[in-house]
Amino acid sequence: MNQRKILVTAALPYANGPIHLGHLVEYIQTDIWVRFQKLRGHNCIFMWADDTHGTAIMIRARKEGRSEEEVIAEANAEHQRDFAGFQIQYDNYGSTHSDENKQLCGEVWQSIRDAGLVKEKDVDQLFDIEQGTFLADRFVRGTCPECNAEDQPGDNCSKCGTTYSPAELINPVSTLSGSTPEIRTAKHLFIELEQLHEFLEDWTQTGNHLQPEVANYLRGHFLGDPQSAEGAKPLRDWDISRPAPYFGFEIPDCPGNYWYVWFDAPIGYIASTQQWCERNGDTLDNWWKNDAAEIHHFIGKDITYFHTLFWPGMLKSAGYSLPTKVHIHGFLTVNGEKMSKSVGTAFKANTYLDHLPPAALRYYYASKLGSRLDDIDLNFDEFISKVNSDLVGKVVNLASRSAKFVKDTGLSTSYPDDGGLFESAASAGDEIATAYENCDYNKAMRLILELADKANPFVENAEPWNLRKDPAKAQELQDVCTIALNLFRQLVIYLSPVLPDLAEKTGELLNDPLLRWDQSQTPLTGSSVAKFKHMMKRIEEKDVRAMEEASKIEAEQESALTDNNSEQFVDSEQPMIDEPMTDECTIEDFMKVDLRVARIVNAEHVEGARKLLKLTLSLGGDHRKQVFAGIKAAYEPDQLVGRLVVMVANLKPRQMKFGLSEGMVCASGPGGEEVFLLTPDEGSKPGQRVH
RNA sequence: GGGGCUGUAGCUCAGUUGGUUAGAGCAGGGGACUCAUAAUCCCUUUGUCGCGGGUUCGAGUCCUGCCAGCCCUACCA
Repeated sequence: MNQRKILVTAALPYANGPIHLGHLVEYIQTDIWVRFQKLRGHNCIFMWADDTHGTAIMIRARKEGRSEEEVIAEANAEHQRDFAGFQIQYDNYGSTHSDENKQLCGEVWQSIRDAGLVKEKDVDQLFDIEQGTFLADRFVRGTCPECNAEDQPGDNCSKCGTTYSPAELINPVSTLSGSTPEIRTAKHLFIELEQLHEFLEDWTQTGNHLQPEVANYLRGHFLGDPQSAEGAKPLRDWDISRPAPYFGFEIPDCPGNYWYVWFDAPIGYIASTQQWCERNGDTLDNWWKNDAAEIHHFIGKDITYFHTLFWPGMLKSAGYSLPTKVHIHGFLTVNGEKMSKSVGTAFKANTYLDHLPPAALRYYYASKLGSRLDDIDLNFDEFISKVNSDLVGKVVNLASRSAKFVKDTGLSTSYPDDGGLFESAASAGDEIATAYENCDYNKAMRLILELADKANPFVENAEPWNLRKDPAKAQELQDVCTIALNLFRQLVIYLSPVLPDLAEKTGELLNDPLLRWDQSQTPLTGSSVAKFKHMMKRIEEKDVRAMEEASKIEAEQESALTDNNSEQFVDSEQPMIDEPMTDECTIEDFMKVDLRVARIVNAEHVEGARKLLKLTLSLGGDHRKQVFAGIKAAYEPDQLVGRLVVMVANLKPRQMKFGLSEGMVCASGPGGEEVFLLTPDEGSKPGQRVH
């Protein structure tokens, strides 16, 4: 077999947050593919890194009062800890905030400049004056200019679906500071992608670099179809720079401006390779400028655009190899629903590992992943039954039901007649390998489990538990177990990209490490057999529930911390229970009550009164009202003077112990310290009636 | 609004270039076994292949319209 040179990447985890089970779909998918290639004997390296630049990191560092470097160093350590926990093996883990990356970005940039692809344009963008920074769309909210829905995101309206620029929002508010941003004009650099149109049309539509639906998507949405009546659509210019302040690399020939994070992030793939090369005495050109080396990217469908248009364009301009293939996967849903941080279904890697084994998730994902972009669903009932039934019940069961019978004798010295079972399973290897190669892991798992379904009946019919009762049948017993253990070993080799842990334990059991795919083609004989130990635990429902519970609690704690402007309004029902709705009234009834805006012009304690404050309210001009209000426990007189309130102005005056009260001040709350005065919005004037 | 993908048994999905009575696993029902982590083995029930048209000797498969779901719609990670 020809040894291939294969460089693999997964999307770079963003250094602003923990890894959750959604991310792991991709990382496990990638790891399985890399392990598979290595098992097949290919020269495969997995180059990975943290994505560290951009506004989000900058803002977070500011909020936490520390440097960006500290934030990303912490994230890096956490990420690598989680990956180790899930047995994800990479050959280098770098950072986009590295010297190598800065250097490479400069080189790529220069070649794009030289190719005449860069131009300057002025861009109007909202600027947060308090924070001193330009605002990306997602940091702005405001009223939709189309339908007037309030509190909408900066790029499109969730009510009417209109898309707009944040500068068009009515009453825009910065979510960073709560202040009102202003529009400022700044110079931005753009890459004229359209100049590469023909190249991108060709690269995306031919050569099998992309899944067919992705190629269609790009043509339908961005490139247009040169053969169709509409013809090709021009590609828009790509805004590649951000003015200071920005956490990233400053553009050498454009001081005060930084590369947009999506420029330097994919170059991080190359920078990570650079680090690996330096450590291993290899050269970058050997991998990135070599037709004999394959380059495979694994990404989620959300970042398709960047990896299939910008990235090939950048590589092409800079003279690097183009991706052999971009493997794109769908998202993870949990019990059929979109993952949600607030509901607690965005399970963190760490939380999962506190309660459940990594192998279970690796297998479950493998059994669901196909080569297409469909979302996959994590359903815990299915998860439990699949892992237990397939892995423990069928696969591991083969070893646990036969190994102990040959603990003292070891495997037979020659492989007995098994009716062709081993041979047919060996020849299924090619089809399984093809499925792995094509990322059809669900097909691979199905094929492997079919083999397990043939192996168990063999043991059933051979009845080793009866053979061992008759000393005369010792050889037959050894032969049966030799067959069972070889079929088991074969399955484990096929499964080893998914279940490296099981492969290792099987190697120990049979005294023969499993390192190469072709070990599945030859039976193992004469080997000693170690004492059988549990290789995999059944998943128990209580552990899953405990994990779900833990995640829910984490989510609640987090939302308690950051819940200032969240979209969910979950209010207690208690007030309505305490004071149920009164009987219906007519508008005439309501109009009898003359509510007025009033200004508190004086407030003082009343000697001898436990609850009351004496307020003097102005309704404008000379109109003054004296009111005794039961708000002493909640307000200090000083705080009240000058503020506007709502009062019942035509209430029949009432003689109280301390004087005449000529109205009421409106407030809510049960009383005592919990009294809350109503405040009219800014702009209202004393004397105005409330309708 | 535009676009992409999906819709096959209760659940998760296979169904190759259109070709006999549409398949698997799980779940359900019945039985067997007891070596094995209440694991295993045998037998077994279930389908207007989203809906309506069309092409064809023949359509789950091709074309078309509709319905439903998911996703994308670029300066968002």
